[in-house]
Amino acid sequence: MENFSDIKRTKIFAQISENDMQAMAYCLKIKFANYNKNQAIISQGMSAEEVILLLRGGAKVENVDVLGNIFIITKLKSGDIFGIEESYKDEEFYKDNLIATENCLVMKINRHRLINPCQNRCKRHEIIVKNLVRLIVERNAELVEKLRLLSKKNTREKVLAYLYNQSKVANSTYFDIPFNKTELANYLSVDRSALSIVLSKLKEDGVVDFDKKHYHIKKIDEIKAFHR
Amino acid sequence: MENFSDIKRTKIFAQISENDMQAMAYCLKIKFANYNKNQAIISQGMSAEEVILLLRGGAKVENVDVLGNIFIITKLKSGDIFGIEESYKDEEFYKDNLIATENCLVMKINRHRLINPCQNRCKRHEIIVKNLVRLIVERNAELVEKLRLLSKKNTREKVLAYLYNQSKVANSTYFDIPFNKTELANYLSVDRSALSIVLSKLKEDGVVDFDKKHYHIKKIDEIKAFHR
DNA sequence: TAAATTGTGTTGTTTTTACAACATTTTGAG
DNA sequence: CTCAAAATGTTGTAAAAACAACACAATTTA
Repeated sequence: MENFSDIKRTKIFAQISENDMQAMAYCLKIKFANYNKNQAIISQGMSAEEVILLLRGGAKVENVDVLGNIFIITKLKSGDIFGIEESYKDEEFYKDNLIATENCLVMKINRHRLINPCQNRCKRHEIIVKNLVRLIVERNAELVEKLRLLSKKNTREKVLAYLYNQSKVANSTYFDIPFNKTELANYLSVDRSALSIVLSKLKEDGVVDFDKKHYHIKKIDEIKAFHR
Repeated sequence: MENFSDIKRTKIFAQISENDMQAMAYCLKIKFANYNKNQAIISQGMSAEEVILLLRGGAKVENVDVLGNIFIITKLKSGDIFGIEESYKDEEFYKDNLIATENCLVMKINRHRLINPCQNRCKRHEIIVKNLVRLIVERNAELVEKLRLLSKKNTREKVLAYLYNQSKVANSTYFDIPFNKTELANYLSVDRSALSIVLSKLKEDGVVDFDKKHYHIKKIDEIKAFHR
C-alpha cells in the first residue's frame, strides 16, 4: 500500500499492520485523493457518505452563516478526521466546510462500513472503533477548551488563555500557532483590529513577543493567573 | 431491581432488559446514591473512579477558575451522563464540579468496567458501548452548538440564537428554558445586568416575551435571520 | 409567617469592542 | 523579479459591555 507510512502515523489506524490495512481497504471502501491549497475538500450541504482522514497537509473546518460571517471551528492536521458527527448521528449532509490550507492527501472511508462492526466481528475493526471513540473524546475535550476561551470576558484574556494553552501543548514558552492574525481573530471570535491592538499592547508590556506565527511568552506567571 | 423504571428511560441502557441489567449490575460495580439540592455530587480534583448516570433530578456541570469565576459548562437532566471524557482519556481526576440543582438519584458505574468490553464479549455490553458513543457524539454536537452561540458578536445575537435553539428543541415558539436569568448570563458568558438590559429591550420591541423561565418568541422570522 | 437570602431590573460610569478607513508590509503568482 | 492581492497595524468614532450600586420582588428556611 503506497501511502502506508502516512496511514500508520494516524491515531485511528495506529495499531493496524500493513497486511490488515490491505485487507480492510476493500471492506471500508477506501479511496485516496489530493487537494490543492484553498480547495474545498467538503462543502456544507454535500451528501455525507464518507469520513475524511487527513493523511498529509492541513485543513480548516469552518461554517458560514446566512449573513456571510465565517466561523472557524477548528484546524485539522495530518492524522485528524472529519465527518464523524454526521456519521454517528446518521445526518444526511455535512454541516461544515473543510478547506485545505495546504496541499493535502486525504483518505475517504465509507461511513457505514467504518462505524458498523463487520459481519465477522474482526479484532482489527474493534481496535478501529475504539480508536475512533478516543478521537471523538479528544475532540470533545478540545471543544470544551475552546468554550473556556470564548467564555473569557475580554480579548486580552482570550488571547492569553489561548497562548497559554498552546505553550502547554508545545511544552515551551516558544511555540508556533497554526493561525495568522486574521485567522486567530476568527478563531477567538473577535474583531481583527481589536485583536491587533491587544497584541500590540501585550508586546509593548513585555508579556508576549511574536513574529508572524511564532510566539514567545515572556511572563508566564502573569498569564497563569488569568488561566483556568 | 428497584430503580429499573428510571434506568430503562436512559439512553445508555435503553435496549437492556431488567434481567440483563440485573446481570450487569455486579460486572459494572453499580452503586446508587441520593443527593440533595445544591450538594456537590462530584468536585473538581476528586479521583475519577466512576461514571455518573443521573437517574432522577437535575444537575449542573461547572468549572471554577483561580479567580473564582464560575463557568457553567452545561446542565444535565435525567438520563445524562458525567465523567466520560475522564474515563476514555484515562485521566486521574475529575476536571469539573457536578452540582445537584434538584434532589437527585444517581447511578455510579465503574469506569474501567464500563468502557472495556468484558471477557466474554457479551452482546449487551456491545450495545452499551454503542449507546455510549452515541451519547458522546451528541454531546459533541451540543458543544459545537454552544460554540456557535458564544461566537456571536453581541449579547442580543447570543440570546436570540439560544432562544431559537430552545424553540427548535421544544418544537414550539412557547417553551421553558432550564436557566434563571443569573444562570443564563453565566451560560452565555455575559454580565447579568447587561443580559437584563438586552432582554428588556427584546420584550419592549415585541420580539420575545418571557416570565420566569417561560419564554415566547413572537417574531420568529426576525430571529431566523440572526441564526446560523 | 417572618426573616433572610437570592434573583431581577434599572441606573450611571468606565472600559472595551466593533466598525470603517487607511498606509504599509508581506506574500504569492506569473 | 514584478505586480496584485492579502495581511497587518494604526487611527478615530460610535456602540456595547463590564462593573458597581441600588431598590424591589421572589423564594427559601427557620
